Amino acid sequence: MRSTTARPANIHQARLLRLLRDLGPQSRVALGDQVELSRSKLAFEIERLLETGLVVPDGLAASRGGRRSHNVRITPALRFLGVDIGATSVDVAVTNAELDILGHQTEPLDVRDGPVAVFEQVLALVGKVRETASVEHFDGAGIGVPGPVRFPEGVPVAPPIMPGWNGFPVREAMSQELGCPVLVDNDVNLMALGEQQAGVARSVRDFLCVKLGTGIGCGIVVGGEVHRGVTGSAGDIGHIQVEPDGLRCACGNAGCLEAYFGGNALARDATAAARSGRSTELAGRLEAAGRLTAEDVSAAAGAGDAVALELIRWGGKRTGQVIAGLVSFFNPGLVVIGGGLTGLGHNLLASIRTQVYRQSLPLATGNLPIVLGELGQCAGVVGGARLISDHVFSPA
Amino acid sequence: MRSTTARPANIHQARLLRLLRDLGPQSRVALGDQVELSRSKLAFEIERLLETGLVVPDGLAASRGGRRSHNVRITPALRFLGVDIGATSVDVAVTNAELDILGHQTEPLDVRDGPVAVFEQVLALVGKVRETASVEHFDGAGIGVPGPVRFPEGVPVAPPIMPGWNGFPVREAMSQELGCPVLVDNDVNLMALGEQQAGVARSVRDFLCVKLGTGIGCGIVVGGEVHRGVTGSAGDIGHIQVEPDGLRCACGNAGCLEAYFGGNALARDATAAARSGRSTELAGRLEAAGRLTAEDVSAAAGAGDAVALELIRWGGKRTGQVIAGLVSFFNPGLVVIGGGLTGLGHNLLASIRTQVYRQSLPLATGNLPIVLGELGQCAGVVGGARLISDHVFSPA
DNA sequence: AAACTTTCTTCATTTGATGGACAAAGCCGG
DNA sequence: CCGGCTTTGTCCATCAAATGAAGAAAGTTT
Repeated sequence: MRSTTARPANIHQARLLRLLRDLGPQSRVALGDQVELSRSKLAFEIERLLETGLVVPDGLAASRGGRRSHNVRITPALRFLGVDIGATSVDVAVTNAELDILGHQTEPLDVRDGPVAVFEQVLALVGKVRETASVEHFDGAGIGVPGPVRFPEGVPVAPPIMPGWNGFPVREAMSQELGCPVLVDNDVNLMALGEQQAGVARSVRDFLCVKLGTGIGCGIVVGGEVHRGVTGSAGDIGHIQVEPDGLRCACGNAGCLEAYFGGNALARDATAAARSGRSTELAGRLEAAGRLTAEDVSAAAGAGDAVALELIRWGGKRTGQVIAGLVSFFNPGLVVIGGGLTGLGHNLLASIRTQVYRQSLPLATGNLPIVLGELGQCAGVVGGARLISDHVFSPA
Repeated sequence: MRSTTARPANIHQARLLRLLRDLGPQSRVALGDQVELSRSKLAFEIERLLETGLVVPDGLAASRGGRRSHNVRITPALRFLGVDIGATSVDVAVTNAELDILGHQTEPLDVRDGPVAVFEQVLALVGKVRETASVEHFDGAGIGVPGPVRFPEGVPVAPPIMPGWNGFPVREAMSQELGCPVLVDNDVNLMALGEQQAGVARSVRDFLCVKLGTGIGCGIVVGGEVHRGVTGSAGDIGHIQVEPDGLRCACGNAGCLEAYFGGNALARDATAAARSGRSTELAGRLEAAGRLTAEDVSAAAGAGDAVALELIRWGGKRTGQVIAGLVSFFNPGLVVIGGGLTGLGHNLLASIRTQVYRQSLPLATGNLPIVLGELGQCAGVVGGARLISDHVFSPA
């Protein structure tokens, strides 16, 4: 059992650690090109990092026409844990200090079982991943939950789809259990961080990350930093109105986006289409499985079912309506689409794009990529690792 | 003619200048309470500021039981210019370094006359205010225009309501003309800065500032900083859709907020109500003036005209619909309502509030004040002065 | 092997910032 | 009016941070 992980002593060391995390093993000179420090100072700080063990030598680099440089890297012993608790599933992954995934586990879960049962399950899964990746000790964990979080305390607040979680001290409990620093955040924020770290949003400073799953949420990154809002509920776009006096929503209002699209709405509409006989394809699948999910709609669409295709197109259109508004408002440099429903395929993305480009202002959409996330299911766990590594790689 | 204004030599001096700007004359010790500097260092930096003339002695403060302190203040000779060009009017004001308004002029203007004609008029007005406030030289100017701006260059881009302005080098031209540093920004951003500086948003770090005028826009402040978006069009909420397949909008789309509310829509609806005979009150005013404006609607509502009241209520409701979405998305700590249409009175605000509180998530609205701006017509010019003073009070 | 490059280390020096000592200036009670 | 107390302003020795230059170490090229 190791004692608590060493921490950088100052902002320079923190900066260097993050560079080594993002760029991999580097020579001192290469690092010097990234930071505004004299070579002496740089060498000194690296010496300190070597002393604390946070950084280790990593052999010699190829010569560039002179003396070969001694590379350094973050100690490969570091292990971060990323946990992405969704409404219906959980992902757990271990990473090294460079945020490469060393082990990944996923399994179904019902967040409505409440925090105690869920954490029992999560901890079991953590145990499994720990075993397969032969990890003893975590140096930090980033945990995502499908609802608003008071970030500084790491406590969910008034989560609509997570009854029983309100006020549950997730951060404290997990920190105790895992014996390492823990940060808790909304799952969409972690997804955004993941795509920023290792996905499609690298080097973009202002972007939106829309997660289409059981619910619909949006991570907001401003100037490279996640914007969480004053109560931690920023990005909760599932209940933005898309149709005045429209369909009744579970939240009590009418016309919310989630009343029209998202995992729940899609299952509802698909089931209705199957029952009404409008889609024999879906009816067959309903017969077979007892209930329909987004995967059934996806498969039906793939099989050419017109109703399923129409459901996807309309869902994309409704989503596009909301995103169009957000794009006009926020003027991002990129919109990332992720979450379970991206399994619905290209039709969904095309439909979203069409609606956004049609409806937002030309200046805001002129050079606006709307793309699928690169990391898929891993975005959340990578984001979790990124979140806690930012924390661990900051002065104590 | 003075040479160019001195600038602070480092961030400490910049910090001190901004403190003196916001807090007024202060003693060294009082300043020391606000910054994390030793008394020696603080005294040293103030000495430097005194030497450059940016700061001057300001007499003795009352004793607090010991030696009386020597106050200092920013040199009262400094003069900032704030210019707020709206679609139909322009405001010009001179301030001192503490951003108190020393002179204010306003007059009607048609931004569609194009940049050359408009600037002729603006410069004439600047001349007038310069005369009445007996100012010779400006130390900086902040200029707001009613459309998106590429902020670093100070150039309007693709402004829908400002034909002929696209690419016009406002910053460069005005800097030349005025002989001082100039920054150009969207008018709603200046309004937000104004309310943050001297209005209702003091000490709020995340807020929205919705401007209801001829058009409708929204200033976004994140972490105390204005968010302008990647192309400078952030906050352009006038063309967010409030009604799918709704009224045709001038922008080419359908169902935009500005098709339902804003100065133009209101005048249109009021005229229609007058012509159709639904409102004799409005008909009378139309007869008298030849055309109707927001003021007529306001007056009619004040006189108890039911149709006018209804127009206001519906406008507020439409606006509230959009704001509700933004609140869910952005989770601000405050929403400020400003702009010419706030003259419509309390009914408008009440209507907006009702809609937002009804439609946004409880967590986001739970403790969310929605209030009128404090500065009214002056918000823009104060924001302009604030913008440029931030620039002047930053290291060269 | 000589000349040139690139990398790493050392060190004297400069610059930045601190905190303590003390003087100046005010209050208050006797 | 005088001595004790408090607050403010200034001075200065000292500590800490960062730098740039010099030179040693380790390669490559000709």
